[in-house]
Amino acid sequence: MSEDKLPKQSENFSEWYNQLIQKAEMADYAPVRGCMVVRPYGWALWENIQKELDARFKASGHVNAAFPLFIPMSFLEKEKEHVEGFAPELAVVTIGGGQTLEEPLVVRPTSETIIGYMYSKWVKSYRDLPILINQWANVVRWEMRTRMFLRTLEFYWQEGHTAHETAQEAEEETLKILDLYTDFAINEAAVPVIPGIKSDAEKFAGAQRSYTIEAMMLDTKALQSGTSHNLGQNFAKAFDIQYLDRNNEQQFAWTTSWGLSTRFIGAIIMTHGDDQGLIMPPRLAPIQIVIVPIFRSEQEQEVVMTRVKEISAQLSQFRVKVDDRENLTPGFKFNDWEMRGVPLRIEIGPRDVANNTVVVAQRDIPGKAGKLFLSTENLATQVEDILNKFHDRLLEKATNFRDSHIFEPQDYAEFQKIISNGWAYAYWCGDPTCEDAIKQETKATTRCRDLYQEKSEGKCIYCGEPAQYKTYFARAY
RNA sequence: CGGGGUGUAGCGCAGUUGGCCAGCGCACCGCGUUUGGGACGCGGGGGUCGGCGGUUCAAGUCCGCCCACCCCGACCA
Repeated sequence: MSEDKLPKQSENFSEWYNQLIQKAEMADYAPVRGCMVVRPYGWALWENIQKELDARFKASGHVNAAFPLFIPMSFLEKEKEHVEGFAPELAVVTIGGGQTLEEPLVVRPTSETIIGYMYSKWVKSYRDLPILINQWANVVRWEMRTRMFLRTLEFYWQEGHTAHETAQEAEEETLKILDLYTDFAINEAAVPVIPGIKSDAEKFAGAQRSYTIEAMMLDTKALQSGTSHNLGQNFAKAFDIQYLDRNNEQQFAWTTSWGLSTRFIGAIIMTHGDDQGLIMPPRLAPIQIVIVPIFRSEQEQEVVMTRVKEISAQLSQFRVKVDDRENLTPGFKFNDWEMRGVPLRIEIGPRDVANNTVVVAQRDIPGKAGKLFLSTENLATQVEDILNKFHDRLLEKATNFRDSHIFEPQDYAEFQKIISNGWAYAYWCGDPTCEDAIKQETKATTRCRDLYQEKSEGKCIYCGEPAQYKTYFARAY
């Protein structure tokens, strides 16, 4: 609703991001430091993300449940790496109902512990496995530096927690979910992600192996956009999740956990947005089509609005918004909805009514070049096709951007040079010492080793020792 | 938690060496004219000047302390 222009991405990407979120009414700052209010337009996007993911979870045999917000402090302490990883960022409740609590309660930063406790009660036999449960929840992590959607004290996510009979099943589950996330990111959000495995230093606290989908933002920084962890038997041992196997012997279960959060909204914003504002991927867009009626007189208004209603009814399979605000000019509305990233805008004026046509403007192609003049006949079919092509263009554009900013430096000097303007795909020997040195010297961390990479012979970009795999290095959010 | 910065209307800001009634733009409300790429006129509403204390005849302005937020580092989905 503001006339103020956004900063350009190229001038100040960070300000562009912050201001856009406010102006587009995605979220607002809450009175508590580091907390955000997700406004209806932002939440609608999250709901569409939820809908798509939830359908995929259910189709692959998972069910939803809800576990408590409060976790006894002692639970966190049962898994050594887990507590070490999370202790610095816990919010702890020590008083309830005016009384000091006997045992402090942690506001969940993630739910492996309390769910592990429950699973130990529920699992007795190999017949009780697998357990495939997901929950949609909010969690709290007391972060030092926060940013809207990317890192807030409280955020919303889904966390899946599964328990299995064998190590192999757990690994299969972990990879199945990684694949599910990848499919969602690419086919719903048009965010090209790289699925891969995390280094030991970057893996989840308490996990045996962590997998990730990594996305490149338009400032070339990396964003970890979803994670899937194979927890091995770490949590099963900490919480005593045991079952009698087919040979009547006690075994520890194998567990996994995986999550995707409202951070993904940040990924969408920073993957597709431009100087004009947001560009919503059509399959997740809260509003897919906005109709802007144009008229001068009351007589014209009546004729135009009648047609607008007809068109709106024709397009009922899409998420359509009619902008009938009377105090604003069409020009203002055009800019307003472009800033909010609505994929298609349909303009209907007296001329269109007379000709049985509509003007369709496509958000990702600026100016007149993106305008289509369509017959009102079979409009829904035409629009469906246009939205599918829109998705394909977004994906292609984002993929091209990413690929043109991934470099394969031949030596460390080159590595240092390119890392401020892209990712490095380079051999790494696997030694955490090299990883840490690179981080200290360049601020770049290992993002992942892509999943299906073949072994090859090379030299570590840092120490020059033999290395078998290349790893993505980047500065990350 | 270290370094830097900012607090005056919803947002962005001005306010001189302390001085009369705390102002401007945008947004908001009313009326009228407008409306195919960010309209205009007229009229209006909205403030314990971040908080507490001090100096002074007089503090948005000077001094002290505190608080909050933002940016840069260490930590992170």
